[in-house]
Amino acid sequence: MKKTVVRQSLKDQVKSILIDRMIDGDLAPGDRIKELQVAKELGTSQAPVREAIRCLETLGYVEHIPHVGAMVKTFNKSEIEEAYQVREALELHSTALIGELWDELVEELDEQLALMKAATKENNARKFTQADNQFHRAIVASCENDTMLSMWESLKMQVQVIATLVKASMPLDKIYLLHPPIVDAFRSKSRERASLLLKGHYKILSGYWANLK
Amino acid sequence: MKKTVVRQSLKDQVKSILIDRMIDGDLAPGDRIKELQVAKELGTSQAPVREAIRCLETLGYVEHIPHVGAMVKTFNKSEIEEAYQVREALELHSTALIGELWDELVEELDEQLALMKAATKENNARKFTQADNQFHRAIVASCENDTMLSMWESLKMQVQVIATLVKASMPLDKIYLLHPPIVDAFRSKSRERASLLLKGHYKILSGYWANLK
DNA sequence: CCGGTAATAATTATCGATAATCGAAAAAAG
DNA sequence: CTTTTTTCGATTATCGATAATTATTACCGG
Repeated sequence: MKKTVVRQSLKDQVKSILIDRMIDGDLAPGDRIKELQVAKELGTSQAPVREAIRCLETLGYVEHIPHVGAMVKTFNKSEIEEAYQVREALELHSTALIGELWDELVEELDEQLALMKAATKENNARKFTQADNQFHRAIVASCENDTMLSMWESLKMQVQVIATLVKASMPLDKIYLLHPPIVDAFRSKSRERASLLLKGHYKILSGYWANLK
Repeated sequence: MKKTVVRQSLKDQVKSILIDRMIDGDLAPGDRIKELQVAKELGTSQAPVREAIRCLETLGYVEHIPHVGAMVKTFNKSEIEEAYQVREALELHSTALIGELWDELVEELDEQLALMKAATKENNARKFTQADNQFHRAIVASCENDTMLSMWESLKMQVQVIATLVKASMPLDKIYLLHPPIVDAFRSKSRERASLLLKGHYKILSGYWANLK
């Protein structure tokens, strides 16, 4: 029984809080992040806030101009498209690399599929998006390459943007229907079929962001 | 004619210096990065050093333990293999995405191929590795996806490690020979052939790091 | 009223001091 | 002599003050 006390530095706490705010929409794209204001709100000094912002900047979630400050990154259409292309590359290659985890993957995919189905019935885009992300994450995780997975995860802000913008008009039922065949392909351990279906999924998705402003 | 004075913050300078040291080998994997020592050496205070370290940590080049400090990341065999798999994923997908830049790509590939050939004759592994990196970078750059390119580039430390470890025993002539067919495939605008040859290239490379340690 | 300049306010960037924590060394106990 | 506990030194983490920079506001002249 090792230590049970969990210690978290102020900078890490600030970082997490800021990321949560971005994901929740409390910090919107383009919003300024004022160091002293954040420090005051969170009851800390400027330095840990600056350090947290350095992390966010390096992750690409924040744009920083020297002596002007940091703003929540506004991803334009092209950047979002780029992120989805990278995501696709990682998922397809993960499909090519899967070693032993087919059954575990299928189990997870089934689980998320059920959550997506339920979200479709409730017309709950937020829940749908969450399950959809877990679905895709499971594919990348199944190739047991942590570098691949953490890279895939670092794109979460771009993915969040499209989820927010397209939320109102997203045809959940149609997107849902793209997924069961993918699960079946993984169930059959058919890399080629799974790849083909994933490509098709992404092609249809790219139709949605093509309609973005 | 806009401003010609280039201003660079201390934290950015510290970051660049530390990265250069890592690439040059002056900072080796496992080395401690002591904040006050670096600050003293570089004539600054602790804060910009800490900020620079936060960036390096987020990039994955440095491992940080709270209250213990930062060390240059030591990539183990598995992590290097992972990085090369991600690199392969990005290059293959870039090959699938190339739009208009075939001729520019081929021109750049020819150029780097010539540098690689010269480096082989001189048995200069450092020059060879540099040209080899530029070769692969050009492929990723040709799909005009900045997100893809910056992710590919963020793997440079892992690539640097293998270049250093394998340097003495790397059969430059054999690795060189993998490249001209790739260039020809791109010259013919054959995505499938280029992909196949790139896969082959990576398969042979994976033989080298399998022999590590 | 408009444009240019100067002053000011807000915020960022860095400094240097102090507090907190870990690991190493020294001391104590068995 | 070995193990455990305590102390100390080195280093990290944060604080709060000061310096530096940009954007905004105010003022003046044409």
